[in-house]
Amino acid sequence: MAASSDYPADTSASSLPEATVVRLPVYFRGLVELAEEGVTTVASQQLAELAGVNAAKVRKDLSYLGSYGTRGVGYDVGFLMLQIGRILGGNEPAPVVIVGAGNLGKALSRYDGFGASGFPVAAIVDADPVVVGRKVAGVTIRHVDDLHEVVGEAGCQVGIIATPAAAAQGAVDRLVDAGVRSILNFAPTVVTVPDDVGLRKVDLATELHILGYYEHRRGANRATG
Amino acid sequence: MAASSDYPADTSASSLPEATVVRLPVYFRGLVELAEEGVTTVASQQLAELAGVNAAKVRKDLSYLGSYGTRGVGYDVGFLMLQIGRILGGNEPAPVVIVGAGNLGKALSRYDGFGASGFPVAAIVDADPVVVGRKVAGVTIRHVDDLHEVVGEAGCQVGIIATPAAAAQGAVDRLVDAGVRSILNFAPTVVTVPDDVGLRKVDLATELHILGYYEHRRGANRATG
DNA sequence: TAGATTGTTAATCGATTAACAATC
DNA sequence: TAGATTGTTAATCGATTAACAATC
Repeated sequence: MAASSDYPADTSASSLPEATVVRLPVYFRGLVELAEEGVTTVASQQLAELAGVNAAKVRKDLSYLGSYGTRGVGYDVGFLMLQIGRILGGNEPAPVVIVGAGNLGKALSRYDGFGASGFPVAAIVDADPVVVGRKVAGVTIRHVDDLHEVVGEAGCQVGIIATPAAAAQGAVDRLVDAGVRSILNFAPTVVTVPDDVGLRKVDLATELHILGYYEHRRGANRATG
Repeated sequence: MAASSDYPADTSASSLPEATVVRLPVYFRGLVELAEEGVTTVASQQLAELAGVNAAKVRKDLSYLGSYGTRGVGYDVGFLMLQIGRILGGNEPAPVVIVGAGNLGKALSRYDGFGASGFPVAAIVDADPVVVGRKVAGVTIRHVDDLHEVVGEAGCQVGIIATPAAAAQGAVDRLVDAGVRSILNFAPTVVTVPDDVGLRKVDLATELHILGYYEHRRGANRATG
């Protein structure tokens, strides 16, 4: 279990608790806000309020990264940003591939938000030979059959599904095969991925259906309570 | 605690475990697949494979809905679809409002996928007076200052943030105030919502950063293991 | 009946939280 | 020192899982 990388191994190579990983970006955002205001030190209580959690959770989460706080004082904002930033991918850009060059696919390709978050759209693929070769936002559309190759060339780590529902599962299978680590599915269907550790997936259709449950329950509560 | 609705109260008014609610749409999708193939009965083991979980979890989850299975036989596909569908919002359309009528906002408005999932785009708002009054996909753009009113009129239950990063938190605050139950944030920033029960939020920026963690860790594992 | 499969129990695991000793 | 705040402990809670009695 000897570490060979050039920074402490425990925080990057070993697993942080899943629930902690999910909250790190939220802390990061709060720290960015503080840094913009010129604040240099933050207590767990303050950071907790910014993140919408309680202080005990903040301290517990941060303790997994190491003992970076100072008792009686708090945490150094800049240093903590550096540590969390390093853990969350080292701030290196993680290229994105978009599957499907219809209206949505093209719009997402042109959307600056991904690039601004450090996730540039590096590739677009489509099944229609007619659109293959065209350019969208400076990126040439390739054929979906070449997805594995395209992902390898561009080093894509995120796949975005912007296909019709019927093509979504096939696109997911190819993305998984090609080695992406995260999938965002816009198609109006739920797709499944192998039960591999670390592959993260968000189905818009699932999110929307879960909402349906809450809305339904709220209605029932109104009716009965 | 007497129920006054016209179906058994326990499954709709009382809370199902959060983890179960998250899986219900996945089961639903598997059942749809089976129904399309003409299959009328399914065992927990089969449904588990379709959903990518284990059979014990399927049985436990379904047991919260009631004793709808038959020992030695399995579950009736159609009946189970009906029950889960009813719990997940009763299959009634849940209108969506899009905040921001830029390239992304317009593309999402035109995207058929939301409507196909039962979540039609019912309203679009923007801060720019120049675009207010224009139509996108049959929906007239309204001013963001009228968001509360717009949400009330259209009965919007989902808000989609398609604004620049700087405007995202303000849009979220207004959506929460207006009473939507779910927020999907495309802006390249993390936003916070009050810690109310049931309000569901997905930050694309957070999802992408979490991916960064997994990718980073995978790199570390490759290097050290 | 014999075989199959559910529904439930109980053990286990991971996440949350309050409390407080350590310590700046 | 006195006050403040971390880092950690231990209790609690919810979710997962294997096992199996119930029963079709």
